[in-house]
Amino acid sequence: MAEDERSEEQTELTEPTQEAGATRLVSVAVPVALDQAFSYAVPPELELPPPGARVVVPFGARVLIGVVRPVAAERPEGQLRELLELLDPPDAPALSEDLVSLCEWIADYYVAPVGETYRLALPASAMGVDARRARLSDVGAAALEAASNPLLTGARGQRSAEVELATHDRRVLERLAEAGAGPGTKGLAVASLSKARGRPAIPAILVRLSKLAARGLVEVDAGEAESRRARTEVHYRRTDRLRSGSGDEPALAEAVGRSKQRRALLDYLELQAPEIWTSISELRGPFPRVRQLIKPLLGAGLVIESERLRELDPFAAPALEAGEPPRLTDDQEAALTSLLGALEAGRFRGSLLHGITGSGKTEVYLRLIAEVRRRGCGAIVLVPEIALTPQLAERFRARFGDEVAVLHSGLTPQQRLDAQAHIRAGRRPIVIGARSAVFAPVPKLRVIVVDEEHDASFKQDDGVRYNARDVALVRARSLDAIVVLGSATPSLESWHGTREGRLELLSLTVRPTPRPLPEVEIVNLREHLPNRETLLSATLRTRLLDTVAAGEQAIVFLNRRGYTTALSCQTCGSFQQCPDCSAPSMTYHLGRNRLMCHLCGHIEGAPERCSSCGGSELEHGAAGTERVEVALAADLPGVRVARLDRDTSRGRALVEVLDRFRRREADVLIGTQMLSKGHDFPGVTLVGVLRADQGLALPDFRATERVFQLLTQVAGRAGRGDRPGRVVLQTWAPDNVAIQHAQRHDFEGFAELELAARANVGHPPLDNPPLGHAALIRISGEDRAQVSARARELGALVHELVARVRAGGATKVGAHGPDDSPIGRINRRLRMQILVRAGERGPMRWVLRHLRQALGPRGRGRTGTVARVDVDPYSLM
DNA sequence: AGCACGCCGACT
DNA sequence: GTCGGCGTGCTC
Repeated sequence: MAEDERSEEQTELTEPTQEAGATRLVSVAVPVALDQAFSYAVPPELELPPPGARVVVPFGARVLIGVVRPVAAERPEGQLRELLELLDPPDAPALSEDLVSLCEWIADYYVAPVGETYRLALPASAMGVDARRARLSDVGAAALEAASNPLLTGARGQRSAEVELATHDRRVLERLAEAGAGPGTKGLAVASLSKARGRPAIPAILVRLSKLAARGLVEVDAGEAESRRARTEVHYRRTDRLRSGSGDEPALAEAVGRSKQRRALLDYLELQAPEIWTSISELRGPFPRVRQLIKPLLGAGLVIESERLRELDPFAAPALEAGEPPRLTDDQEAALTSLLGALEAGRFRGSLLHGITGSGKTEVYLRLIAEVRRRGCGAIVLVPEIALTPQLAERFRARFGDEVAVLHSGLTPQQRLDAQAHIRAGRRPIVIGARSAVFAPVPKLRVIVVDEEHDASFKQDDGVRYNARDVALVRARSLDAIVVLGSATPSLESWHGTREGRLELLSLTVRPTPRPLPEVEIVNLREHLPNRETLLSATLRTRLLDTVAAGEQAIVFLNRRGYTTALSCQTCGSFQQCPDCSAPSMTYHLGRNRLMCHLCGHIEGAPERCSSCGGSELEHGAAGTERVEVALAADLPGVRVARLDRDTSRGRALVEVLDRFRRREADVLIGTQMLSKGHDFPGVTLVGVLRADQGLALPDFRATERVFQLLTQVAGRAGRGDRPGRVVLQTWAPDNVAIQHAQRHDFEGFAELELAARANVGHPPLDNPPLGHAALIRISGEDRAQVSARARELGALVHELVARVRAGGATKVGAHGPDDSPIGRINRRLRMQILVRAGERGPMRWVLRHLRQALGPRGRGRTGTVARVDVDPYSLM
């Protein structure tokens, strides 16, 4: 990726300046998937909100929460509507300047609607669905009464009669009254008001409600963003007045009174460090009646109170004992020195920390971040899947304690909002999380670490298709912060970046605890046929038995879930196929006796007979983890086998399987690539890969790279304890470069060969990433004729645009397609694609910009087809 | 993407 | 006679 080129293309950001006296306009990003700008007028009674501030806007018949953009607003051709409310104080917008420009950059670079990109940067509940509550005001209640009872006389009736109610307005008030949302009540959720069960819909109810609120007939509370704000509670702090032990003891005794409890409470607070606020919930433990006890102390000015953010997860287990940080190896020392120098320089720098498994990359991150903290600044650590690396989070918690916020997928919306507030307030200056943590509002952000930077999960695969690794580089550049990309098997993007001098290369080549790299043995399956049931070659079987006999553990890796792939008919040869997808995506699961489609999730009972000819002999296809588990248990008596894949292990079950294995309650763990990610199993000395060549045949230029990474990562699981490790790679393609170089632990050799293989290939011959740039345009829909017509139409446009840039002198640009996607159908949707490649980013961007206009605001054709652009695609499937 | 409007079948 | 099916079009 050309990180340095990108910054030059940063969108020109203009202040939303307005001529005095003219209507004040702002451009607002609204949370809808519309690739379009929306401008609003700022009514005279509202202050001009700054970029990044959240505003409530009318949008069609809806009311949405949007974010003010840092671009000049254009006057719309149609009607101009006004902002309804400001949700953030003008001096404290929800998004800081750097995040605002990051969102703008993402929208531009990834061809994504701005509304969607802003949504990435805010907790779900801070933007989006409006769940405000409405209630009748006194005036509204009176008006309704008068309207429904025209004969009513008297002062109240007459005053109300002045209020004219349109039919639909009246229905709104009636419905509120029926729901018990009268004056002074909590009110009725606006959403349920518009969707009253079995009642005719009221046209434009949300806008209507806003107008009624403006007339004072109803009250609408400040909105979800306010009602669901981060949780706070009362905190107390001892003042300097009359400290105990001073000469003021008599005066103090008088102020405190005779209550021993009250004196104890005061002493408790006095024991805290001077600047520390103690929460009421902490005090409730020792002093259940703290509220009463503390009143006189507050009155006497001995204690002050303040409403502050409530502590995050108060029941979390205390962090591990920090212990003495390990001594650094020379490599670690050199890497750290280089990073500290970059930090000190205060300029952007990206570094690739290439360290073999077990070489102590994490310790380098920890030391670097310790220095960041010493300077009072903050850091973000991105990891592939937080649920899979609790160990990493624990190491940070052990070193930095409560300064760490862990953002993981298991957080409730409220917890997410709370965490966000703590981060923004600077109370959690270190943030660890998956992809989306790159948007964490860390103040004074100086370092972003992307651990396992080659991992595919940094690329979001739906919605806004951003790559958090690249976004990290862009964000850091705008802040003059530094980025550390860490991996044992760097992406070729990063490797290429170091060769071009855009990234600094830092290598860790030795392990802190001297231990040789595992010996990797290749078993050629052509010569040593594997057992049909267990898929084990004789060699691997012997090694497994030896390992278990020696009281050690083994991991067996097979990148295919389920029992077997689809059942095929022995009579007519046809496969049981998923009705909604193409490709042999159906997998048989023995445990549930079901066929499951791994592409769309379709499930059906396993058939007794072939669905096309009725034949009763159905043959199983290739074996998956489930079948191997069963076969291994039968073949290796006395060996305890456990299995880890998406079917056995979701959420807590995953942790349980891992813990059981770590406690040595199983000897052999069979699993899919979930096994390859950063787990440490001290007892494992043998890793077997049943089909090392699996994945090499995929029609994707990254296939070889992925296999190399996977094999190297899996092999890294062997011998992490004090015992040396051994790896057995079974393969039908023993000469493949990925397998050969994985055997020799030779990343650099692999990278050089693979980069060379990416130069000038395909049709037309062009450089594949990272040497060149690619974008994929995918067209999908349910109707074949329509999908293919749209694909041809867009294909013609793309080819024409490409021809135009070529005519302009950019020769290294080309497009291919439309073709059927390798997976031609998923979930009943047909998929076609056009691949654009370019040697330089500029021409590519020009093509995409013009294509974007042609796609229109929705990417949607008239005919139920959807076209999406995937910039820097990770997978071409 | 929502959401409303609009124009055709089975029901209180 | 209405409730509600989802086709089409709009959202500053």
